[in-house]
Amino acid sequence: MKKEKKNKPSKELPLGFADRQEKELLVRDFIISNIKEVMTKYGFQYLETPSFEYSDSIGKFLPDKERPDEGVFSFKDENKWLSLRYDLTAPLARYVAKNFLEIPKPFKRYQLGAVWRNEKPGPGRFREFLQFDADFVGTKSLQADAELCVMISEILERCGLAKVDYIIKISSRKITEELFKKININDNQQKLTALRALDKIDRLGWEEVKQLLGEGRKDKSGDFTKGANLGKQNIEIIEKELKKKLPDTEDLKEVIKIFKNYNFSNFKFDPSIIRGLEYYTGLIFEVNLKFDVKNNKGQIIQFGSIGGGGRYDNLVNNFGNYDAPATGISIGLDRLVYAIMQKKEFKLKRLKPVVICVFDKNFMREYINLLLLLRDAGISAEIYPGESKLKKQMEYANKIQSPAAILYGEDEIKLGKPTVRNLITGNEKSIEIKELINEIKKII
RNA sequence: GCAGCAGUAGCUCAGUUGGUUAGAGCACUAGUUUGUGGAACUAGGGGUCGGUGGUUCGAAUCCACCCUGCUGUACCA
Repeated sequence: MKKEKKNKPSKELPLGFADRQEKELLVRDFIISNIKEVMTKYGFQYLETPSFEYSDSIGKFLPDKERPDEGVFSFKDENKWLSLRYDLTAPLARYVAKNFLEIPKPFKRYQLGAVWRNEKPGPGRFREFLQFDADFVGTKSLQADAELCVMISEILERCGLAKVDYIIKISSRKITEELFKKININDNQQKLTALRALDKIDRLGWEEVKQLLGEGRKDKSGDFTKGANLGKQNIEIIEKELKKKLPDTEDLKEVIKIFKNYNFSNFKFDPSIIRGLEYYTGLIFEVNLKFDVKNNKGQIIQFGSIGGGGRYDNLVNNFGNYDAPATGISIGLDRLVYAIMQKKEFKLKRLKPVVICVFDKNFMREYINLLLLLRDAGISAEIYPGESKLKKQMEYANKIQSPAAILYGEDEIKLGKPTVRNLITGNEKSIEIKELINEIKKII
């Protein structure tokens, strides 16, 4: 006989979703406030678009046609399909196309928000995550691209990173394009596989990448990845060309010149960065952290880039006939938060409330008077939110890391002198009410 | 998706060649004399041993499948 199973609701989270606790949220808020300040300083508009869009608005016109309908959360509303946005760029393109006649040209906007991807999550990757995007729409000027790099580096440094902690890698799609033309690769599939292989140079090294350009490679776990099947000669040419490659395309020369004017030097030309496969059209860049990031077991994990961006001159155009060359940057905020939490010991402890202990409900009026006094002085305070013995109240105050407890029982009330217990040192002091604010301020 | 490893209490784990009512530490709850947290002591609650099916007199332990997690790899708008 089986016991009857009680159908309790599941306490598990859906795959790829996470609760976020205060410790993390405070760091996130800190980063976001830096982002907002810097973005305002750089003259970007703040924009918010809805979480849902019509599926065709964000799917159909995507340049990556390999899997246009996969990976998004969708449902049918009446008879139209809606999808949760999977990035902030597609909604931007839609917004620009919709409001093209009214908005300034060029249009500069930044946006912060969650995006959703319906796919199996990986290490440090979720199905719901926060992105920060900044874009210029409607300008071909490489001044815009340069500003994005300068701006993200200012944000990172404000968040506590030093120049040695990160690097902006730059390259241009034109380099690989020319290279493929030179060795006569025309098969699109082969091109894509080759691009993916080249993308991995810094992680795997040339030897392994050459395997991927050729027949394929086995990874650490023994899994085999098929390669691009290029001829040996062509592989040699690619290696030789890229190794000696200089940033000599027009766009790279130009943007490096602009960096110089900004006195910005924390970048590196790296022909191996590739980014989104069919998306970018010219200059591309990637923001990489240079310090080790560990998981909660203390193992160092492959963290890779926290974001990047580049020029996409055709996206907005897909919505209509507007010519809107654009460039943008996109940062994965959760990963940045995770990395920064490890890099710096953050002293972002939120001020916890002073706890006023409740001896007797009949004294509530006195307690509220003290409470208002403290709060009016801008001090976080609360009356113990429950009905328990004093011991429990002290345990509670300790648990929430309250700086001080105020004891105001019958004896104290008669004297009009509450007792302030410093919960860090354990010292107690009986003081006049008018001294209360000063006393608390001394503690916190 | 592919590969390797893992899944026993909220957390970290132990569990002998399959054998009574499955354990420890930490955490939690209640006490250790009436109004005092972080230490100590006492007592207590909590687990269909990831799930389902199978082998067996008997399964946390063996087998199969599935689920979940970690790490790598692939994909990534």
